[in-house]
Amino acid sequence: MPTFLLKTEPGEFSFDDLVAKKLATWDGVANPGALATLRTIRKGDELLIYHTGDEKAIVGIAIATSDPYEDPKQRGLTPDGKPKFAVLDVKPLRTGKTDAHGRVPKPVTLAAIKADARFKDFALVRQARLSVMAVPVELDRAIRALAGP
DNA sequence: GCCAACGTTGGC
DNA sequence: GCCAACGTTGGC
Repeated sequence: MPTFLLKTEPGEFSFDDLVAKKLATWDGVANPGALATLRTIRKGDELLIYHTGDEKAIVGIAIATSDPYEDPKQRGLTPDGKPKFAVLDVKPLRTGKTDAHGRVPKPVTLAAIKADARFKDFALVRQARLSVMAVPVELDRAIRALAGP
């Protein structure tokens, strides 16, 4: 089961907001590359949630509770007439690496990831502006090891 | 606050 | 279809 990384600006929607809501629709993805990756996510895939801005760290784990579907709030079309925007339902996921609400004990910072040679080709490092990306399995393992406990 | 790295838009 | 100008994102 593939893992993905989703970025969010915590001032707009934070992992704590997701914990409070228990279930949320992950919307607002507009970048075509990010949308293309989002459309490959399937129900049951695990999602590493990253806070941009001041935090710059992976702070929690979530799970897709739906396949991607057309954004009901933004029904734009691509030039070839297909829905442009897709969204996804997500909820926090408790794992052996998280607390009861899906938060990781030790947020994995961008600085730590950049300092680790294993991540040198990771999209988080290579493409700062990409907001949805696949996480190769070995990097997923490395991130979860860094996240503790 | 700045700016690099994109992405988008519109005139041609 | 190209590309210059402009806008946006996110790290620094």
